[in-house]
Amino acid sequence: MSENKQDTEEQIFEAASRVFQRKGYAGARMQEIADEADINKSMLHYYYRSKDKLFQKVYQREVSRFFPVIFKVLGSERPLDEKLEHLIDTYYAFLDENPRIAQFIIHEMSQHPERFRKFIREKGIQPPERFSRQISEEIDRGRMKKVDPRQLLISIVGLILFPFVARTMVELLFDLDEEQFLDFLNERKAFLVDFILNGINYKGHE
Amino acid sequence: MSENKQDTEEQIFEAASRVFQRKGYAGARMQEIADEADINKSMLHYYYRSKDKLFQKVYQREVSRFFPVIFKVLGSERPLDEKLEHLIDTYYAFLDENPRIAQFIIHEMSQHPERFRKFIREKGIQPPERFSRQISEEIDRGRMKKVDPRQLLISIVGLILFPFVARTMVELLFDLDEEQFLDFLNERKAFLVDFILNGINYKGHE
DNA sequence: ATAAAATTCAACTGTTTGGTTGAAACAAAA
DNA sequence: TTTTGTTTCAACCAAACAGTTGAATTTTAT
Repeated sequence: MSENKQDTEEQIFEAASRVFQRKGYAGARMQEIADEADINKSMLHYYYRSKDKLFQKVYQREVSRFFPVIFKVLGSERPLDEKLEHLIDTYYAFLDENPRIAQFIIHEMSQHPERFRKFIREKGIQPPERFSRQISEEIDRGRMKKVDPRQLLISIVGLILFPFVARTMVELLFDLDEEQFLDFLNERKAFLVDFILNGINYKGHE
Repeated sequence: MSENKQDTEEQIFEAASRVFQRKGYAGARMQEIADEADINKSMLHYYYRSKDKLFQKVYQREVSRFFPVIFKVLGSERPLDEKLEHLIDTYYAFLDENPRIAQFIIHEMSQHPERFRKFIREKGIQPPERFSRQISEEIDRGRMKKVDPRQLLISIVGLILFPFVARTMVELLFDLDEEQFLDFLNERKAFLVDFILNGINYKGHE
């Protein structure tokens, strides 16, 4: 009962998380998860009753990890340029550790929009109002162009996520090996801060 | 033999294309394809010998449609601002007709990178050199900021594709129905031209 | 008219896969 | 010690699924 139980249960969960993120729900096999966890397949059903239940727990956890990372930073009190830099650093660090999470969520989200809707409602996940307010303020004070905060939010998130989501495409089109791809990502951080702040004509607050 | 043959074969192909794009390879069912094509399942194997062969033909066609749309425009002779506007118009029109193609390609590409590599080599698909040259020229003439053309290319493509790839996310986070989402996309066209040209500090050529 | 190809359909096969079972070994708590 | 929970394993079952077959019907070419 004691520690072995938690260990095994967690071991299964983490293995399932990796396999589901690699293959998606339809492509994942219970046997592959068992192999990845280095346990017998019976244990999967012993702890989680079905593939679907196991998947939902994994999915729910990943969704709850994915969005707060963005929204917490965007909802903070910092000035826009600092906030952007902080977001890019934080999100890149997170995505380096979880390189498949974005693609996983995007794919499963579009397979089962109702489930996604349910989860974000339950968890109360939503873009921070403070971000929109901040954008409006900056516009009013003449510190940046007039833009729709939603367009800006989607652009920022898209610019950050896209290389992770379309990694294979980037690697093959530019003929990059893994190391060169990581260099590309690192260079991208500075590029993005500059590109986005210029894009909205941000003037800071001297 | 004549026209019925081609009709049915094409009917199967188009149905398969839709189902594979909706569900992905692993999630697609041969029966669902047959139903969608409104023919008997036997016909699938009569024309295409296996699920895998049918999929590969669909995949190959979609890949050959997807990339040239971007690369042809980017490789044209126009000035940068016109080119960008033209790209956004062209690509949005294409994506309106094929709303799932980006996600489909991205997902299957990362499931089988070798296959993707093989296809783009055979088809000779690669980002147009003329685009890189043009960027270098514009930088040399002081018409824009110094940027890595690759970073710019990925940014442009990412900004365009992301709302399609993550459509469910956009709709649910901003609470948009289908019509409102289409409005969002339409507003995005003007936003993007402006955002990108500002992002690289483009000064035109008066 | 005749032959050849296209199409339909139901029924079938073989494989993959999710899920179950039961017995045996082990560990830990009571 | 007794009891309860954990773990392993091989074998198994039932459902889903890809793929096949063969006979009957229709369409098209010659």
